[in-house]
Amino acid sequence: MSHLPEPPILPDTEQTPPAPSRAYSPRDVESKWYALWERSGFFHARVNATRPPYTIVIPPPNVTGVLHMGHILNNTIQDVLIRYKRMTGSEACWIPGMDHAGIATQHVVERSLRKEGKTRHDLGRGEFVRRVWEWKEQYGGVIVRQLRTLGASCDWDREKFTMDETLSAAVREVFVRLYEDGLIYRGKYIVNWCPHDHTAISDDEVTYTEQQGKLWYIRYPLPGEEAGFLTVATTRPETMFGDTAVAVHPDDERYAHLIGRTAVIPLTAREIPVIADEGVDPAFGTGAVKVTPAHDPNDFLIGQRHALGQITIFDISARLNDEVPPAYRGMDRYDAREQVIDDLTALGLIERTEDHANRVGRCYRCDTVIEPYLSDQWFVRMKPLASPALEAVRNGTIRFHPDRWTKVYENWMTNIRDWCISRQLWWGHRIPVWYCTAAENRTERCDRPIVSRITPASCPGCGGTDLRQDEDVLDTWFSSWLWPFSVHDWPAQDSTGKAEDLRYFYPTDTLVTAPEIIFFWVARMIMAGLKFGPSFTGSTDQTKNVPFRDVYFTSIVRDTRGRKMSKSLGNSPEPLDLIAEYGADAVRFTILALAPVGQDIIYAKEKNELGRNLANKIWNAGRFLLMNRDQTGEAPRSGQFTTAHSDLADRWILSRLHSTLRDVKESISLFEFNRVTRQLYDFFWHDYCDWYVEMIKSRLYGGEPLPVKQSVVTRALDVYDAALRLLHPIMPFVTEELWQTIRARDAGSTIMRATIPEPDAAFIDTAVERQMTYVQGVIEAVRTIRGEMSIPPSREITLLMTAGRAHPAEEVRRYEGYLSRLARVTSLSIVEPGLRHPFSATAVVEGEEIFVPLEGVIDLDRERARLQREVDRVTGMLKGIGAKLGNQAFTANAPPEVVAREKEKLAAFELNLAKLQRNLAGLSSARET
RNA sequence: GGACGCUUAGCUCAGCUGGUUCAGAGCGCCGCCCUUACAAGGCGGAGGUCGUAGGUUCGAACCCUACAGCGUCCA
Repeated sequence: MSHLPEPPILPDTEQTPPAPSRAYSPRDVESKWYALWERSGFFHARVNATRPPYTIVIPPPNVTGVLHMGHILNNTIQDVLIRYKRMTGSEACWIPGMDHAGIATQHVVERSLRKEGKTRHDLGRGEFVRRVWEWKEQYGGVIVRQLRTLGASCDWDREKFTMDETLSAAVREVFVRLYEDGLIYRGKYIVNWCPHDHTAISDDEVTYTEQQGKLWYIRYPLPGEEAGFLTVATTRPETMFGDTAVAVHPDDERYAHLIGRTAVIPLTAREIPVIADEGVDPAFGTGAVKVTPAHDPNDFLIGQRHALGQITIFDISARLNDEVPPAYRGMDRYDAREQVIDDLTALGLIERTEDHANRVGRCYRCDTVIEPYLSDQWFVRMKPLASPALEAVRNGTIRFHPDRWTKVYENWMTNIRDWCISRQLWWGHRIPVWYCTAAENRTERCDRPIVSRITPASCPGCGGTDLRQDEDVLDTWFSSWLWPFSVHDWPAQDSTGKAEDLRYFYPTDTLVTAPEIIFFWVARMIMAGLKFGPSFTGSTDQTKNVPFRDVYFTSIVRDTRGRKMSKSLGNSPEPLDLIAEYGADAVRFTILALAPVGQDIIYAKEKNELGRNLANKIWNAGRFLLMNRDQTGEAPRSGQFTTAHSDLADRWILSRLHSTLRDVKESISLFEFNRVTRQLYDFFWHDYCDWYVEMIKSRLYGGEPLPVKQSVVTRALDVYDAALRLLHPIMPFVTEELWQTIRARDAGSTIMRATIPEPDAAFIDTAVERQMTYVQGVIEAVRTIRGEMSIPPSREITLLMTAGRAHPAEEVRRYEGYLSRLARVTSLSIVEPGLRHPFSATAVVEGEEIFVPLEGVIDLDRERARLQREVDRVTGMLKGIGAKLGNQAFTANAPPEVVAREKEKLAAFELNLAKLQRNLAGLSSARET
C-alpha cells in the first residue's frame, strides 16, 4: 500500500527544503506492482464454467529476441484486450512463450563458438545441441523479462517453448499424420538455398530486391558451321557449365531450323541440344535461352518436360565444384562470373552486354543472395490444406482487421505452393524419419523411409537395427503453426492433465500479429487448426476448429523519416530506456494513441509526453480527491453512485462517464485502440479535470453544509474510481496505485480483477448535456472577453446577462457558483433584453446576450473589431444557409428534417446577428457619450 | 506489370451512414496567468480553397473516374 505525496507544507523558516514532487514518478510505482500481481497469481486463468473464456496466444518471440517497438505495440494491444476482458466478466487467459528460432539461434551459438576458434562440426551434433540448450537457459528469453516491465499480464504458469517435450511431440505427431495422409513427400527439387547458412529456406523466407545487373549475349558455337553461333542472353553466365540445353520458342521462325541440332557450351567441349519449349519468351534477349535445370526454377521445369540432365555445379557455399573445367573449380559464384566473362571476351564470344534490372532474392535472416539449388527436401502438399482455410476466412468464421488483409490472404491461398519444411540445421525438431542402412537381407520395404512418432527399434522390412535418422530438422514454423493447441500439450493433453484446458481455452479468440507473417504463420495456423482440430474438439464444425476468430494486424512502427524501425538502422529507441524515462503506462498509452487504424505509426520518443502528461494529470486529480477526502470525509455509500445533493455538474459527469463506458466498449470491440485512447483522454482531461473538478470546487470550498460536501466528495471519487478501472487496461500501473490509494481496499484486492461497470443508458442524459453546453458557452464567452481585452484573472468583473425561455432566470441563478469560479465573475445580474449597456464587452450565446461592463478599462476599438469579426462570421454562415433555403431544389429534395433544421439554424443565427449588430452599434455610440 | 492502402493546420492524426457546433484534437506557435490537484499546468488566440482535375447530387473532406506523390504486398 502506498501513499500519494502530501501537498507541500512549507515551514515558515527561512530554509525552504526541496518541495516534494507533485509530479507523478512512474519509476517508484511501476516496479512494485508487477511483482505483487505475479506473486498473487492475478495473471493466472483457470477453467471456470461460470465465466466465458477469452484466450490469446502470444505470437511467440524468438528465444534470441529482445524487445523492439513492434513488440511494444503488439503486446500492449494484447494486454489491453486481456485486461479489459478480465474486468468485464471473462476468464481471460494470455498464454506466453517463445519459439526456438532455428537459424537465428544456431547462428548465435556458432558465433560464440567461433570465438573459441571452433565450429559446430568440431563439437559434433549432440554436443552442439547441448550447447544451444545451455545458451538458451543462460541467455535466452530476455524478451520475456522485458514483457514484464511493459506490464504484460501473461499467464506465466502456462509459458511454453516450441522445443519443450510436449510441443516436440506435437510436431512429430503432425509430421506422421500428414505423411500418412499423403500430404508430406520428399523429393529432389529446386529450393531456395542460402549459401551462408547452408540450408534451404521456404519461398516466404526470401525477400526480393530490385538490383541493377547485366544481361550478357553469349555466342554458343554451332558444330559443323564455320563461324556459326547461336546467341543466348543470360544474367548468370557462370551457370553455363550446368547447361543441358538451349531452348527457343516453338513458333519462333528465327530458330526453327536449329531445333533438334546441337550447340557447344563455350569454354567446354560439351554439346547440348537445341530444344523448343513453350515457356521461352521470344521477346527476351535473343529469344534463345540457356537451360540450367539444376540452378534455375524455370529451367528445372523445362528440364523435366524434356528429360534433360541436371548438372549441379555449385557446392553448398555456392562455389564451383568438379563438374566445371579445372580452371574454375573452387571459385565463388561471383568470381567465376567475372572469370567467365573475361575468358569469353578474350574468345570474342560476348556479342554484347546490356544493363538489366533483375530481382534478386535474399535470405531474410542473413541477407545472402539465395541460390536456386537442386537438393533433396521434404515438402508439405498445401492445396488440400488451403481450401478449408480459405473458406473459413471467406465465410467470416475468421475475421481480419483491417478487413482488407482478407484479399491478400485469398490471393496467396489460391496460388499456394508446396511448403519446403526441411532445414539443413542442427537446432530444431529433427525430422522423424529413419532409413534402413542394412546391407544384407534387404527387402523392398527397406527402401522406404520409416516415419515414426517414436524412435524405431528396428527396420520393419528386414528387422535390422542399422537405422539412420534423417539429418535435417524442420522449419521453425512447422512448430509455430501448431501453437494455438500445442500450448495445451496436444496430443498428450490427457496424460499431462491439460485436456480440460484444451477444451475450455481452444479456440483462442483474438490473434494480434504483424501483417508480415500472414503467410508464414497466420495462414498456416488456420490450416493446422482445421486439419487437426477435429481430433481434439471431437467436432467437424469449422467454428470449433479454427484457431482464433479475430485477427488484428498491427501497424509498422516507423521513424519520423518514414523508415521502418530496425536494429540495423539504429533508428529505434531502446524500449526499456523509454519505459525508464516515461513509464510503461505512458509508453503503452502513447503507442496506442499514435497508431492509426491499419496505417503505419510515425514514432518519435518525444511523443511519449502525451502519455506521461496524462498519467501526471490523473495522478494530480487523485491528489486533489485525496486531500478533499481527508479534509471533508465521505458520505455513507450504498449504491454504485451517490445521487444525494447532486446538481448539474454531477448529473453531467455521470452522463459523460457512461457515454465513455459505452464508447470505449464499442471501440475495443472494433479494435480501434487509438479511438479508445482519445475517448479516455478526453474524458479524464477535459470532462473530469477541466470542467467537473473545477465545478465541484465551488461547493467544496463554499459554505455548504458538511453532508453536501461529503456527498460531493463521494461522488467525485465514485466517478474517478470507475474511470480508473476503465483506463486500467491501457495504463495498468498508475491506475492500480491510485485505486489502492483513494479508498481503503480489502487485503488481496486489485484493480486488475475489479469490474468495469456496464454502460447504463439511464445515466446518459441529453437534456443535462444541453444545459451544460450552455453553461460552458457562457463561461467560454466571458473567458474570451477576458483574454481579448487582456483582463487579468486578478481583476474582478461583473456579468450581466439576459435570461430567455430556453434558459430562464431561476436556472441561470443555479449556475452562479460555476460562473463565479470558472469565469471569475464576482456578481451576476439578470437583465432585460434590449437594454443598452455602454462600455461593455458583449457576446451572444444561444440567443442570450451577455455583457461585461468594463468602463474605464475597455478598449473600444478592440472590442469593436472583435464584434465586427463575429458579425462577419455569423453573416457568412447566414449567407450559406440562406442560399441553401432559397434553392428550390434543396427544399424540394432534401429530407424535411434537414430543411427544418436549416430553418432553425437560420432563425437562431439571425437572432444572434441582430443582437451582435445592436451591441456593436451601442459600442459606437458609447464613444460619443 | 498486378493488387491494396494513404494524401485534412508547421508536425502527428480524428472526422462512422453525404446534410446538426463539419472543418476538429494533441504537439508546436502567440498572448495572459506560479488562481489552495497538476507549469508535465490553467485560460484565451492565430493557423487549413481537406493532393490535383473532372463527375454524380439540391448538397461532397466523405461517393465515382482519371492523374500525381508516398507506402506495402505479389509476380
